Amino acid sequence: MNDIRPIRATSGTNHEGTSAHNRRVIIDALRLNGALSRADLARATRLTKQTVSNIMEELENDGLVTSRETVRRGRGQPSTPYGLVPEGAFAIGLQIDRHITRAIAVDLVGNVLIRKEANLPAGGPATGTPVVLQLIGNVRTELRQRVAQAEKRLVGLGAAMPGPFGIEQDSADNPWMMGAWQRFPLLETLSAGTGLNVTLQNDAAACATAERMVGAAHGLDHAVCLYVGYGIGAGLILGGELYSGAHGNAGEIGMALLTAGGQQTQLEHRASLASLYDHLGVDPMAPDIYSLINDRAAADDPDILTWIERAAIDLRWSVQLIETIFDPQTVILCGGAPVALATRLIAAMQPLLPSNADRPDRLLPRLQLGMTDPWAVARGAAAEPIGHAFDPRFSAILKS
Amino acid sequence: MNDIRPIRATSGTNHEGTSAHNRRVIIDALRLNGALSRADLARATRLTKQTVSNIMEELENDGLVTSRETVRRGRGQPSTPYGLVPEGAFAIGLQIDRHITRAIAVDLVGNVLIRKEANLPAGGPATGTPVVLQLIGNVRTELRQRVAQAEKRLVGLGAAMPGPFGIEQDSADNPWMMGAWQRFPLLETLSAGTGLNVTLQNDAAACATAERMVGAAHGLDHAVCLYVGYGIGAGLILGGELYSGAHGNAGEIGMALLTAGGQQTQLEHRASLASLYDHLGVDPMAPDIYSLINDRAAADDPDILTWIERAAIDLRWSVQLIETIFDPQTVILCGGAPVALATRLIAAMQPLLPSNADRPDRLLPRLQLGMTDPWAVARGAAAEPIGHAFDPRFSAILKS
DNA sequence: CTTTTAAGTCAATTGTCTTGACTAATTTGT
DNA sequence: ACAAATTAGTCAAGACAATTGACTTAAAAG
Repeated sequence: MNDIRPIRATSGTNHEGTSAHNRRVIIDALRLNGALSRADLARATRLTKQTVSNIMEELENDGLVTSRETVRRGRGQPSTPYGLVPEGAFAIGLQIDRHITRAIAVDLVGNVLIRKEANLPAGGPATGTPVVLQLIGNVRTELRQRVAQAEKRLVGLGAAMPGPFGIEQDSADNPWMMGAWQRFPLLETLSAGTGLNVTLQNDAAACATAERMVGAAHGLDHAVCLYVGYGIGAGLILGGELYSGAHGNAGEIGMALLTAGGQQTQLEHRASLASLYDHLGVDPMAPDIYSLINDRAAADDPDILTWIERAAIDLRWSVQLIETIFDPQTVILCGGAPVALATRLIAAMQPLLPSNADRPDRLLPRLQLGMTDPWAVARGAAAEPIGHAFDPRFSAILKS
Repeated sequence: MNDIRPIRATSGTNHEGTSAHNRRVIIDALRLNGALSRADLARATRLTKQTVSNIMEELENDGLVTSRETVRRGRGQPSTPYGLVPEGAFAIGLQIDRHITRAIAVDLVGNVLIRKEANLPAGGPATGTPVVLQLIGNVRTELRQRVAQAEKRLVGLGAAMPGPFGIEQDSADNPWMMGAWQRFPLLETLSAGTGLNVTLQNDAAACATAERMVGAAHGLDHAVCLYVGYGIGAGLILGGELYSGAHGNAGEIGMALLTAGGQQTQLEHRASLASLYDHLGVDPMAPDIYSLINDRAAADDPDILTWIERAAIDLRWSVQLIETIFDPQTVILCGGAPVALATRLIAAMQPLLPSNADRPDRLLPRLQLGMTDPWAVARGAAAEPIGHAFDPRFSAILKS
């Protein structure tokens, strides 16, 4: 009689759902192809000219698109292309890493308007949270000063930090991780502290989001970003969407086990920047660590070359693994590694191991260089709320 | 002037699109929860009672659902549950393996009505295709005899065979693979030979489809099926859907490289049934190979135990890898391995390696036993067209 | 200078979901 | 026993967002 088993079902959809989907499809097409005319959009989205016209009028009123110069393309009336308005939406991106936190503000097309960083004191969230909130506040204030309407067009705050999330206590106290932060209810704290929509993802996923929106994975439906930062991870673009797994921990490839020198170890212990710092005996907290490593790499410092040689072996293996398991269109090396280091790593990884990715119909390189700058993670974090607000496949057709 | 760059965009949607989505959502909910009343469905799908009523009336007219006994649940008018009608749709599933081909007929809820198998002659597609088409023809004839209306409710033919597909020639002639079949235009041939809608996937993916529709992954959105058959693969249920990668080769974990005994080799060479046959020196073409292995495993044959011991090491590693990379809710061991062997393998794999899957909030076992019978792949192959048939509007398929 | 082609708009129509009032059937409370 | 409360389900009108086909505008081609 008291039958309260939960019923599981996907959400249905209604008119608003279709409309929202179509608006997102159009914004997505504009982001992907640049400015397009209404007729172009109608053909590309398979909607009618009329429907596209109606939606474009709305979007123009909402300040998300504007018309450009008319273009003559052969016979017929010239077309009027419409492009995205950068000031149509803003988002804040936040990165929390071991020793540092970074916050940026980006606009609808991914331009970075403001970037600020601060050192994170030892002591985890207890001492770190005020620093983080302060930093976000500073970015927000400056954004408000620079763009009058920014505040009301702020779609959210994207946060990124190293994973994994929600695993058992003991392994969370591994010194390679950030146990205290990972156990902390960051999402709720940031949400309460800023009043914004907040999303949280791991750093590799954030990089992948950035690559998809404005980088090497732009317009690709299947791409894996091999993230080499303080730790190692993979950001997964599968079927056109970021894939996060059941608990947000998909892609934690740094914890994959491999046998090296007769011993079983984790990839992270062999090829991350942490392992490089360790190898070089430098202090990861040094403020100019990025340029320091970059300079030494650019000068082909022998200690660095030794590490590269060793790391390349394991990264080559991991690229083969990624290709075998995910069958992506391309693999993108990205993350906080300085560009001089990253290019040398990619060179040292050649030739890649044979894999299923050796196809006669290949269009893209198997491995390419993506964004490698310290701000890539924050950019990706900021891209998340914008993508979420406008990506058709995401909140797509579902009701509410 | 002649600007013919292709424009990339997702398709928009319209009224028929919403309707199709809602019908599909309802059918999905009924499959997942069993019979439900209109009011239940309205709550679960967040559609209005009226909308659900309209759709249910259509589905009933299409012969896809029927009402059951009314149920009294406390106060208020008793509810009338509706359930799927097994005879609402049929599909044929086909498996092509190294030495054998199997075909089955299933209905809308996944019941297997007919199963037939045939040996595949050596010589690849040239000699094999007639055998396969004959087998399909036999199944179809018998289905027509058993169920009068089956033919017009036959939604398609799902085929499954070992991957990978479309890779370069040289590696396709590896004896562990089925080069000639993999290069053959199977899809087109089957389509022309049967006049049915045909889909093709690899065997691990087919198993995963079966597990999701009627097995251990039923109702799960994130699950990985570790397929142990003649070869090894992983079938990926990611975000509620089968993931196939950019070219249908995702999950080919058998080709992952691992170091064992100081040598680098492929997982497939260590833990597949092929490696077992090799270890035992038995002929994989023996007709009673399944029961033979099953009996020897059940009797704890020492040769088999040796192989299990060794294979378990590598499978334990691969489960940890899958958990680390995909973050699934559970991992399911499935495939053509005889059940006595599979249970012993699972036992030998305990304890599993520590991984991110060790969570305080775990509900499901990290590793469970799925379907292990020789027909699992064919069942999954058949499940694919049925799952697919409810994407476009079904009424259109039911014309005449 | 007429014809062809393409972009885009107008006004009417259609398909699908929502709304609010209604009926029906059952349990609960007095 | 009977009224009130509760839940399932229907009816008919309305709202929303797409489609359709005829029309206007503007350019190139013959």
